[in-house]
Amino acid sequence: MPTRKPRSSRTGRATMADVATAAGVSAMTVSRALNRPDKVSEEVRARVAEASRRLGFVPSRLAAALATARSMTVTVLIPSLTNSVFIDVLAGIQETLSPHGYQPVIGVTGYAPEEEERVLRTQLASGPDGVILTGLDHTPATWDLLRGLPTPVVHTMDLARNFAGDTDDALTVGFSQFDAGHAVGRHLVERGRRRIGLIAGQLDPRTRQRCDGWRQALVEAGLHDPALELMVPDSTSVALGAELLERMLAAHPDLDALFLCNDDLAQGALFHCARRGIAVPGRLAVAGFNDLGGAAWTIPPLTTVATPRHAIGVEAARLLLAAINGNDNGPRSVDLGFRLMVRETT
Amino acid sequence: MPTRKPRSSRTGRATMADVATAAGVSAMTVSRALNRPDKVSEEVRARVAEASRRLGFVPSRLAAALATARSMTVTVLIPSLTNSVFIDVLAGIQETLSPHGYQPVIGVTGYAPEEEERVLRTQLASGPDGVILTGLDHTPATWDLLRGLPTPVVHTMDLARNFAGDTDDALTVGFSQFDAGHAVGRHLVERGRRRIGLIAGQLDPRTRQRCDGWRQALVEAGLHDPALELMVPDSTSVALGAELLERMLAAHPDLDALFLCNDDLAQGALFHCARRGIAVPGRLAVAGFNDLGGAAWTIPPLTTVATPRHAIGVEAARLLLAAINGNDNGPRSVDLGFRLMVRETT
DNA sequence: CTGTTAGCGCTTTCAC
DNA sequence: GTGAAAGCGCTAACAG
Repeated sequence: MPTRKPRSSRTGRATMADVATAAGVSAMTVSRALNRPDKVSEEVRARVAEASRRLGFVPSRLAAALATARSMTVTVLIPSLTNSVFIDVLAGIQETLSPHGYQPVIGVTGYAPEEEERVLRTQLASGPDGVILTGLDHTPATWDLLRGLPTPVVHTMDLARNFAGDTDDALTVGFSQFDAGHAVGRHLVERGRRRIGLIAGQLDPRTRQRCDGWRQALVEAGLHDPALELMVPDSTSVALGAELLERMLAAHPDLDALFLCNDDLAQGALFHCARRGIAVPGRLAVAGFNDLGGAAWTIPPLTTVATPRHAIGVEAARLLLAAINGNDNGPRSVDLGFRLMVRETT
Repeated sequence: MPTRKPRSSRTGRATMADVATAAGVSAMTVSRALNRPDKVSEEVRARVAEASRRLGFVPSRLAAALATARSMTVTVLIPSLTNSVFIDVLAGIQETLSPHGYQPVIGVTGYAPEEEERVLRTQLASGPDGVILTGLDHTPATWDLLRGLPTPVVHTMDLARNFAGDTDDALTVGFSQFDAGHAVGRHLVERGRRRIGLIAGQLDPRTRQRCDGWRQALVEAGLHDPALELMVPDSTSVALGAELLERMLAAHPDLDALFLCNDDLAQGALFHCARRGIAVPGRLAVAGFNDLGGAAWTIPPLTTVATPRHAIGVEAARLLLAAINGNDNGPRSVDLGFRLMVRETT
């Protein structure tokens, strides 16, 4: 009598036991044949492979995770999905983790430390083998959670040495937002500008650090005027950049240079200038931040700061993988730097 | 003698059993107190909550998933992380799933059906409660896998009725790429253009359908010239748009209108025109596709097609949730349409 | 309302 | 090289 496929599982899927029966071996041998082929005889391996294919066997990673206490997932917390900055980081993470069999699992925090804490808490329930967070500004409870983890944690986009609080000797991968802002400020000063303004939105800690750096550079040059700072909490966009520039110009017609904390704002500013016939850089110099896709293609091409977003993702994942594998002797903090891209708007 | 926290778990974390002991109840009661509070006495609930908090208990979703056969995850397969089109869809999915406790788990397919099949296979191992895919162009083996699933599947960005192959009465959410392309073609014709060209990159099935629609419109008007089609496999970018337009203009100086299958290409084309002093729309009309962030802010503002990417994500997730909850009586195919955004480049 | 029993599907450990 | 037993941490199903 022909053997029927015995689908024992509740889910209707074949289990290892099913494959075992079909192959005439024990479940344990199936497990070995699939995971450590070298630990099993050539012949058995073939039989198991055949049975496995015939039954359309898909091993349950859930069960494996429970048994081994390794989920093969990595929790990745980012502030927003619609900000391409974090998507670039995520892409780097995913490309690096994936070949090693690890699955990034995304959590979106909406730029709010409390939400980050909540999301982290729920994600920890699925027992990730590692955690990658954005920034170092977490709630005390979040730090507690992280401290209690048996798995490694990497913080991105910032560096421990630039952080005011206690970072517990955390693993960090990023660059100095402060230095980057400072570089822009100095560049504008060196171009001979005297009335240098600042427009910023989405005031997360990293944006603030950039602004701090810029301010410091102006103070050093004796050129800082607080009235020329326009900082709003709204999320950045092309439209917002145009609008804020209009506002600033109305109040300070003598403005001759401007740092906008993100390229989309800068693009909006350039658009406003084009419409109003304001010469760039003749009358107004404009600098952005991040070197997003279109920055080299604005008219005129935008001076901005290129940030190593993708590389940060790659490096964060590498550090995490190393830590997961017990390599604790690597660097604890990786500074990937930034590059001031001087183009034609300054 | 003071009771020590008995951390029985291998992972060093407290288990339900630990909490149970600490609260003086059974593990089952802890489970109920946490998941169905109404099924438990006020007093016990409080005791469990207290013990749970004191031990820093984080329930293992893995174990729960294994026991209930519900992982509370949804596999989401997209071609690319760096194409904002899919990120917008993803954001819609994530926002909709998240409040219901479902975790989207992303897989990246690189626009390759074979890779999609591979990624899907590995993801199925973690027993998702649903699957959301991009497009309807899957390998036969992928269709087999999907058919065999006990969980619902939703296909996005396309509509079953527009698909050439057999779709198994699949759930689909999207819009007609063909009609959208057709609308652009007709619009250009109606603007009185005679030498209407096409530039396309990233030739996935959806791009091809858009091109087909455009071509159809020109054929209908008796204006189609195959020589004016420039289709390349490269992924789209601003730089590519500029380059391809230059090439096309060299070969066909009489070109008077152009459809570019993605806004970044169109932006590059506009840039090239600005640099070469080609009047838009005077000498050359330009239309893009997708209405990405900057499209309204190019100079002049770009005519393009607004696609409901976010809404597609939201609706796909809704349909999936309904199906997971056994509501099979809703629509099987949702057409979210598109809007031709006529601005100043045509 | 609460507890007991059994088991999800896999892997660890130890025999053989 | 292979198998049997036990258990990962939770919950379904039943009993009380």
